[in-house]
Amino acid sequence: MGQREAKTALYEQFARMGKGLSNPTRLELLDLLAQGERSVEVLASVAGLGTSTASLHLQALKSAGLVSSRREGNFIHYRLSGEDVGALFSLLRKVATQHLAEIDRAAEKYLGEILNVSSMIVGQAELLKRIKGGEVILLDVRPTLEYNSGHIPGALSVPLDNLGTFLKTLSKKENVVVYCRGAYCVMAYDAVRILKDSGRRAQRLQDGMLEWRLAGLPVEIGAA
Amino acid sequence: MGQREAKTALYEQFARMGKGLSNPTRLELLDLLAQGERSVEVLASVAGLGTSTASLHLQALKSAGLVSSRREGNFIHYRLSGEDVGALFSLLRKVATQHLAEIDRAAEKYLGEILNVSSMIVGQAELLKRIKGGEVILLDVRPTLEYNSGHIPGALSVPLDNLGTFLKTLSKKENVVVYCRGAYCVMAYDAVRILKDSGRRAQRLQDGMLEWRLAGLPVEIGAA
DNA sequence: CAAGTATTCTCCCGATTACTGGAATAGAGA
DNA sequence: TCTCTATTCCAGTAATCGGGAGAATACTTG
Repeated sequence: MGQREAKTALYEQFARMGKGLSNPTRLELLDLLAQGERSVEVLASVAGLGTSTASLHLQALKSAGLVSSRREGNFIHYRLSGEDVGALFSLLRKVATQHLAEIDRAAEKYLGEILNVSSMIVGQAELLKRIKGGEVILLDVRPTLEYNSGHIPGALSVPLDNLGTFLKTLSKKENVVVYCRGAYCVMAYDAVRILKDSGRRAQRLQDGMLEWRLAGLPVEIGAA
Repeated sequence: MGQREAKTALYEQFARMGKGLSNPTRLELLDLLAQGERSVEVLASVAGLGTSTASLHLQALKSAGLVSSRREGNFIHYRLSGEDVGALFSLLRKVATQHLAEIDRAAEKYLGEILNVSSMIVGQAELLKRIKGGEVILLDVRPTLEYNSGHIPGALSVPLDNLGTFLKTLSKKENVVVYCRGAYCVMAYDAVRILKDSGRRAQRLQDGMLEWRLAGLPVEIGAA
């Protein structure tokens, strides 16, 4: 094989993975899968897709090497192919936030404001210490299923829908820190807004579960 | 703005960057730009493209936030938007090599054999010491222009085309290590083959200039 | 073991978007 | 004005997207 063809073939392979990352719906699916294994049906309903559409995108992701699947009875469970896929996804979002905001006003509107929302930037060891010491309450606002498949030690599971109820039992004096799927998960932003509207001191954890896990930090599994 | 729309808008922004990485031609251009600034004309000729095609792809990369441009007289020079873009590109190739080879025979043919070519895997500090001590000769087989814009300290510039001539002045007893643009640059493979055919002991440096620079290792600039 | 159910995949379509190469155009400098 | 570089315009071709209907698969039940 000539040098030219070998080179082209290589770039084509790499582009296959790029194609997997080139569609917003597929990125949303990846975001969900970064929280753990899911069946096609669940993914479709959470992302608001038809099953055939979800199935198609999942197959696209699979042939891009980004996800793998496993059959269990009627269900087919998809999951990320590896930790490195999560790392790639995370880096893509970080680089996009960095550089797209610079060149495009519309992008700045979405990406830029994320960077400007007050967020908890203390070190992770320090955070764990403060939770233990009762100085802050850490809320995981993801769905219960995702909380159970892995959360930050000491975090309380309060899905966004239950936040209103939870507020009634929460002293106004508590320092609250909220996190969800990843650095760009909008649920934490909503939660912080709701908490602040109710007069609490609330902050968003700068990163989410994805980045926490990628950093190799301790993860607690199962219900509280 | 509703939660759903905000989420969609975010994924759309991230997908813009994914689109930049979804085409083999664009990846080749990124690979070239990772070695330094280049004009449209040079990029087109090296990648074997028409200028209009190259221009179009470069604009796609620009609107994806991956590259920036600068005018100098008649020429417009493109460059990566930042170090992190190089890191993203590098990680994409690493993850693709890892996972695509597993699912596809055709991909394995190209990606898998790369992993199996004998390569120098000593630590970088150790490599620099051996070069200084004269135990190995390190060859940079990229075009002279790229060598001048940054190379590993102690490396000799021997563009692939000049390798035949260089061989005549090279003792058969030397240990030779070769590198080029990045871990997947085919020039180093060709060079190792040529060296071995001539009876030398030759290895490929596992990574190339891109990864070396990303690792924050010392870089020498200018002609030897 | 046959029928029924649930889940996912395949195949079809129309609409949209992406890619390429050639020709015309814009912009900078001599 | 003339030259050189890069961009834009404009085909034609190819690929992708999203949705719906039916097929395929594997459990479950009688």
